[in-house]
Amino acid sequence: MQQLSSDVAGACACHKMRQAARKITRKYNDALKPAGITVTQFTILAAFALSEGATLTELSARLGMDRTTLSRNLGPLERRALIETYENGYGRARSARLTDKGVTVMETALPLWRQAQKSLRQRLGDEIWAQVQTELTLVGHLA
Amino acid sequence: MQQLSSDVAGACACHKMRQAARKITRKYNDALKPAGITVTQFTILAAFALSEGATLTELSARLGMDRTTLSRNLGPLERRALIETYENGYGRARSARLTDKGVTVMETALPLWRQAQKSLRQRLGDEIWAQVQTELTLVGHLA
DNA sequence: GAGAGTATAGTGTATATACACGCTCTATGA
DNA sequence: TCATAGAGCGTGTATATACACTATACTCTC
Repeated sequence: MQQLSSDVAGACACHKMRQAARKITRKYNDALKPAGITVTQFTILAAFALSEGATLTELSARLGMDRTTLSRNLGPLERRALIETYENGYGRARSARLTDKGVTVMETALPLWRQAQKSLRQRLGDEIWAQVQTELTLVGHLA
Repeated sequence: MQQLSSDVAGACACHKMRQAARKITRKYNDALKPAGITVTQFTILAAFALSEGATLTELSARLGMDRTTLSRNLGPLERRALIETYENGYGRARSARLTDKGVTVMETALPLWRQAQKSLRQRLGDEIWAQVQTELTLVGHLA
């Protein structure tokens, strides 16, 4: 196990990415608390608002998330009546749309999200912020 | 909701980070499959192997993970007898150490992890890889 | 020695994630 | 018409994550 001296914790790209994601997620979730949603839910609501009519499979691909994960994540949103799902014409295809309540929640959430973005950007500095955005987009587009 | 035209999905740093983390995690988990552990478990095993005697609270801070998350993540490892926990002298402090079986699993996992690192590095290119590592470390050190 | 305060860990609950598997609808060709 | 293949979705199961709350152990002060 001397091989471990190569410092897995310090070198593992996956660990670093997950750690960073956890930290940032905590910040965003905290910021969004007054709106009563998590950042995951915020992202999903925004995605459905922007892509009216997209099927679950399409949207899961766009979000870089397993289809079944998206499906499961709709549960809390539907239980709270922030979205409603509907069949989408072809085969078993389904989609979702925001309810009035969902729109209201998003209107509350948007300024909170902006503040969270601004805060993180200030902490990182404009240059690092831009680099991080660029590189995450790159990584996100990996097959 | 026109405000949404500011493209939340494309601009949200948290979403991008989580998306990238999901993708990379899937790759690493797939690579580690022959060893029978996930990348989270790999990280935890490595951390305990490198920090014999560290308490759960200490290690959770080092891993950038909630203390209760680490506690819960020990469950599967302990059930499979890859680690064993023990009281650590002071108060309720507890720690964990790898069992022989745990060491064996790590010896299987290490080359698989190296391959996953190498593969990701090749996909990104050395320069981007280095930048990503640097910036994730930076983000990881945010308060 | 009793009580207050601090440090550490565990538990209840809810969301997030994804693989393996099964179900249903549609189109297509024998 | 029927069988089959493909597309899309849901379910079973397991891990990952963290907040709120609870429980325990030690220390310090009176």
